[in-house]
Amino acid sequence: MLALIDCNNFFVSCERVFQPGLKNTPVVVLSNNDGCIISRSQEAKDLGIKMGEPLFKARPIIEQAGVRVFSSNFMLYGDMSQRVMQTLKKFGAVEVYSIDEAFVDLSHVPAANLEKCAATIREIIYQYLGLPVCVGIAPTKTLAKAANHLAKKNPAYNGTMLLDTPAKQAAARRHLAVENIWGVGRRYAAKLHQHQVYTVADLVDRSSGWVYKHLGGVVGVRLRQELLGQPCQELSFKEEHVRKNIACTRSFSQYITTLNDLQEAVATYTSRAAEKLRRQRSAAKAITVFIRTNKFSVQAPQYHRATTVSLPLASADTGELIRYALQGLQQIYQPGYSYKKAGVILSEIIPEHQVQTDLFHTTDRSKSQKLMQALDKLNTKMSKNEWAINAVGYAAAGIEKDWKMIVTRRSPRYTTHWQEILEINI
DNA sequence: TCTGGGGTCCTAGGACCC
DNA sequence: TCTGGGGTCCTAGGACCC
Repeated sequence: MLALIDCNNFFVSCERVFQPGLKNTPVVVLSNNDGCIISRSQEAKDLGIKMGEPLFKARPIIEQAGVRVFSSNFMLYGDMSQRVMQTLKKFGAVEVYSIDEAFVDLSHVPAANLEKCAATIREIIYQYLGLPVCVGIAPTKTLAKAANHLAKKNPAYNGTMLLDTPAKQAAARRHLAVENIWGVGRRYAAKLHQHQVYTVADLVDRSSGWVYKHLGGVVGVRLRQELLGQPCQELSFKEEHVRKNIACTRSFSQYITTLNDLQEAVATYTSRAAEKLRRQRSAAKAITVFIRTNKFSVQAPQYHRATTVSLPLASADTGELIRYALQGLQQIYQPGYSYKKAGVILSEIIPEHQVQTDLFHTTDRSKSQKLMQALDKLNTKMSKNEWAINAVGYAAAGIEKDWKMIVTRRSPRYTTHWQEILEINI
């Protein structure tokens, strides 16, 4: 058996931990640039505010109902997330699935104790961190996700749900709509409905062959097996899982038209991506750069282009990566457009110690490595701002950064910055 | 006026090899 | 007229997740 633990309304719940006055009142958290709503309290959901809705569209409801609005505070959420994961390790090996979700291996827990275990996990997380979570327990990941979903939707279950017996699993399959299953998105849901498949029970009644044909091949077949209680996805307990792609992409707060400003932005994003790359001790052999105009604008002429530059040798050197990124940018830049977004994606990532040299590249890489180490050390120690202003950086990334993000309503980074630590006035 | 960012996996089809 | 069989690698695109 394994458990899926999912924090309720995670970002909003993090804000509430440090501002208890936000409890029982509608609260939303915004995406970067204060653009969209990406987390909602139950009260906000009840008002009809939708996930991913642009702020300006929800503004009438927000003002009328006095909804509290926060810019995103990812330093805080990331730190709270780590504490949750750390706490979960008390109960078994943990697979961190996302910032607010984790699977926990409960194979060592006797069947008779599972119910109690689920309740304890909930209580401990709330006691230690003040965060509400739901717990779903089942023999497969997909069923554990389903159990968690049911726990969330039915207040009577007290935030926990066990699908430990075939009878309970069959009952759950009859109650669950296919569109609520992990791995079935909008497209597949519509397709399944066309074929009169509405519940999970309907789905597993179809043959594997049918599912293969209509649900993305082997992915669908595995999904079906998992829903029947036969595991197809193993838990994975890697401490720090190494990413295969590392991206840094942002919308600008205002339109950019000049190559120079785009160069600054691309250099800045490349620096960020390179930092992430070094943190997982990897090097990248390719870098993709893209720029685009505002895709929502109906009148403005549209332009969207990307290019991938291959490096002769995998690298984790910011300066080198910036050079290639700017080379790519040069190729795709077209004057005369108003750009709204740009980004870089590092790919073909390999462990840093596996970088192949060849006959023609005999440069001493240790110099670059030492420089990067010094850079990272200084920035970890001295940077004040989350990402735009490093203590030490490359001139190509610019200093003024007119295009940088708007963050107007971010709460303090209570747990990671001494200057922003919680103050209590009595 | 104002619309996020970061990931994963799989498949089909083309190009190429012997 | 009749035109094999088996394989790899790469890319684009589609689906999904949070």
